[in-house]
Amino acid sequence: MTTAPQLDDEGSEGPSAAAQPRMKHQRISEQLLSAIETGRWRPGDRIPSEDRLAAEMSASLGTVRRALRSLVEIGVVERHHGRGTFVSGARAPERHLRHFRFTAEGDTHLLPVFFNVLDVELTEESGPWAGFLQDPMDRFIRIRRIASINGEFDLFSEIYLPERRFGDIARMSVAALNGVSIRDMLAERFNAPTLEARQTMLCQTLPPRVSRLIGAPAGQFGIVWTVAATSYRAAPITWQRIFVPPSDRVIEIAPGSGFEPGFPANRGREE
Amino acid sequence: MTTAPQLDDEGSEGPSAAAQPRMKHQRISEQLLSAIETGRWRPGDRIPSEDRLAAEMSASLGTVRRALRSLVEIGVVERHHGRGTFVSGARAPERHLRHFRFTAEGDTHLLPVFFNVLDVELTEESGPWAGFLQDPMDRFIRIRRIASINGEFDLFSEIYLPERRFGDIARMSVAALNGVSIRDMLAERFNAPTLEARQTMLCQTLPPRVSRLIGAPAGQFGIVWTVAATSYRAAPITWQRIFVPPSDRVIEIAPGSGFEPGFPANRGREE
DNA sequence: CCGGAAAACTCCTATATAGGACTTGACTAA
DNA sequence: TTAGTCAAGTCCTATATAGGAGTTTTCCGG
Repeated sequence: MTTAPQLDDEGSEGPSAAAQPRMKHQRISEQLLSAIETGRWRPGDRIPSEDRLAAEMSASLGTVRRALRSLVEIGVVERHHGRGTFVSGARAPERHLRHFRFTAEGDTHLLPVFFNVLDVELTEESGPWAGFLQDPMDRFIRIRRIASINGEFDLFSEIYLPERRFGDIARMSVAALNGVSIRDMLAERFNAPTLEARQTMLCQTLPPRVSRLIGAPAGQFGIVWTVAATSYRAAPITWQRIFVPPSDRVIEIAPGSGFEPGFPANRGREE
Repeated sequence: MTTAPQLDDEGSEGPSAAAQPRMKHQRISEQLLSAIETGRWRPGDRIPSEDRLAAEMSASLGTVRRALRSLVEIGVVERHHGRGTFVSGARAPERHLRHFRFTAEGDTHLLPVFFNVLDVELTEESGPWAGFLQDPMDRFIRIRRIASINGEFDLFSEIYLPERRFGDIARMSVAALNGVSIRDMLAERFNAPTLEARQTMLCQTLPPRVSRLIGAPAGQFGIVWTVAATSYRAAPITWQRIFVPPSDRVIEIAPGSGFEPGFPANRGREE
């Protein structure tokens, strides 16, 4: 079926481009990444075998294997002994997120999370997200949600996306977004899986609008947690702020096993 | 009540036993790790070259390189083109910690942290640390400290260590521990660098003793943050609980560049 | 049609080799 | 003495090859 992208000469270099990587295995993984990024190979697809790639790219097996290894490391592909190399689905890249999961204190059992969408709006409001998302028109989609964990515990989340790239989401109904994982949707429908995220945290009084929404007393303290997520080639895709009021739920930083509040935690897989 | 000091998976013949790794490169990195772990090669030492190792281990260059690569990945050694392979010093493994650093909100400038030791005590008190640290006598060293950031902002930290292994610390004076990084000391003087850490977080009212110590009003909320750190072969070395009161300081999760409150943040290196 | 063996395909480990690039230290010539 | 060159040591990239192990497909005998 599909063939590998040609390892063409270095001349086709755009102005925005980072200079062509010096090393051959870098050029190869660059080529493969481009093919995935542009949707030529989509999540779940099997890409050509080592042998074919080596032949088509005029490289040795070792070099191709090295290129593939680096794609595995950033969570773009998965390899399976005897089966092949596959473009990662939505769930795989989470392994590389330093995200969080919720458990009862002193327990390791995960708790399910469900998100209710309050509204979806286009906004030109400026804020920390503007500097990060870099939308050329400075128009952003804002989705506000409230999450309940076991029905007892609430948190409030605002997520911003650049309108330029994800404008279709602004035209979706609240009902269509209810309960879905934004991150999954971006990966599956927009070819924008979250590969990295920078995160910050602090303890502050919750803004009145937030404490009102989640039914906390005015002036309540809470954790204010931001997540700035990037996809292929460090392209910014979402900026999110989450307000977590006091609770007995433990937020566990989950190295190597990706959970975040956006996912019903109990459908996660262990590894 | 407490179990034997033995790591069950090592001595017994159970199915989980990591007896002899099947693959040659694993056996080699295992062997090299043992040499480092036992102090045969110490931090800063240069270990034999690829060629020598290959000859001594009766392996090919590629296999030795692969074994070394896995040691680089877990932060045990560093390699330098043209110079050699060196056992990592105290600072290197931090790269693999998903720890935190403090900045002013909206800023990326790091803030220095200084720890004042309150007391160092031997305790048989039980708590979450007991299950984690697995000291055969259930005797733990507890170090309590207060940190100030730029002199303005305080947090409180309790760190527990197994007495069996780190008993010498219990006999150190408060003055000798003041301002030093426990983590550095463990790495440099006890051959116990922190390689991994599991962390949890929640927002709760601070215990009265804590809010009293840091001069916060009674019933103040704050972040309660725990760090369970392990060294070579996942051996547990410290269990730490940190109480962070509300503040404008942002706690930044620092993937790939390790900072934690125990280190004066401004002497960190960027990469 | 079914079951099972064989073949084809794929990724994995391991070896051997050649040349390039960076660092260090010793040696030589001014 | 000093500056420059050279050689040795070390890690890095890349190639080629052999055999092993897991998975899927094909095909043949019943």
